[in-house]
Amino acid sequence: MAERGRPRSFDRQAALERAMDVFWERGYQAAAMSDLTEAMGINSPSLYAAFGSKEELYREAIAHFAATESDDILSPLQNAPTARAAIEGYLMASAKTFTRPGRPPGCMVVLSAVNAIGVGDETTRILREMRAGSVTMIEERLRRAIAEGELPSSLDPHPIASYYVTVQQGMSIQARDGASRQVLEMIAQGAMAAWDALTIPKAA
Amino acid sequence: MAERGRPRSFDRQAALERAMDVFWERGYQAAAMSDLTEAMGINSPSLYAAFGSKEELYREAIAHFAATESDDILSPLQNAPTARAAIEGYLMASAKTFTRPGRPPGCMVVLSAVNAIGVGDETTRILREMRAGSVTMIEERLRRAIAEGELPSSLDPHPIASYYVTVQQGMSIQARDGASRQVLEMIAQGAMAAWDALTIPKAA
DNA sequence: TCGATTGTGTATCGATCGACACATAAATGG
DNA sequence: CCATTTATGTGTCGATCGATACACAATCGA
Repeated sequence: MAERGRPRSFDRQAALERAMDVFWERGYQAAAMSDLTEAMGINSPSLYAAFGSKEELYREAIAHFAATESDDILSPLQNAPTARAAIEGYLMASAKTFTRPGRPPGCMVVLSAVNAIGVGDETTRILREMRAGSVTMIEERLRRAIAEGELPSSLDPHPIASYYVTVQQGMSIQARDGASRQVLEMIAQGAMAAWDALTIPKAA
Repeated sequence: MAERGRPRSFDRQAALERAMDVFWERGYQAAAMSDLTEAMGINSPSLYAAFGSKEELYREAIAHFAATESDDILSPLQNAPTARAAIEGYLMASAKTFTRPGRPPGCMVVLSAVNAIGVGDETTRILREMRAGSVTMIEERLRRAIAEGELPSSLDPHPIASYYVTVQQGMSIQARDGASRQVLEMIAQGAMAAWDALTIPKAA
């Protein structure tokens, strides 16, 4: 059962995290192989032996991002007691994680391949599905709230979910422009100001 | 007064517009000189003679963008009769211009240099000022509304302006992911749902 | 100990990047 | 006409891109 051949001399997971930081900060295209190998502390052939190619490394990096950073943002959607608290928690957690000291500002899934040039079609599809997945998760939380009687059954969850995800994606841009956690939290509160108007059935 | 030397054989303004399209669609880095010269219908030395460098061409392109596309978005802020109509018009105009057929989706100022790598510091500063300029313009419109008695004087314009600009920047991301004008308009309406809660002084 | 297998470091590949040298073409003023 | 000035097209520059060839090192099973 033991591994054959010469053992790898570096920590694959640690190297992946360093690569994630580079992709996160610079974006896919601007992250040169030399940037990656320098940050990972390995030579180019070791990178290719362990990860296959720059694009495969990038895919592993966004998967690792989703499993760590992204999870912090989405967990309020599952755990908060009400739909309103869930979405507020989602935005407030975004404000926090988008401005973590020592980490690139904003969301890697949103910012690291905006123009989708140079990255393969399959990777582009994965990124789009991850972004669309946030909308789906919020929709489901809203549907649950409808089923539980918190929100009226006449509500259409989709536009509400799209709206809040749009705000959250805009917060990534703001974070890149230097917005602090406090500023992002103010923006999140601004977005939550729409809650009652969006969820209480109109007389019209 | 006539021009000396051999006259330029191409329309400089038309070439600039083609270059703008390339930068807008692909982003600054991914726009290769070969992409630009092909779209502009000229050879590399002609580009350098007329525009100086890739980055100077890019600066002219974003200036041209601001003078045309961007103006369509910001004009409601000046012309609408009320602050609410101004901001609603700003978002609705964004929904329209972000999905114009035959043009790249979303806003060039927001999308074409997200990671700000490879582009010079001065150009980065210009882009950030353009983005921040939207916040300032909305703030001023809100202040005008306060002065005119439309909005209460206790209102703080800055967080409201930041909030709406954040929504608009998120709409650029949504447009890049294929959102239609109708979807973006729904999102804009979602953002406007916060208006009363943001502008009517709270009892608290 | 030895063949098989796998990882590492050096050095470099062809392709492409942004930018330009140079000779020529096309306009001007005199 | 000619000297000057500016633009164009061909060709190519050094640098860097992502990706490997190759020889050697380090582990395995037998």
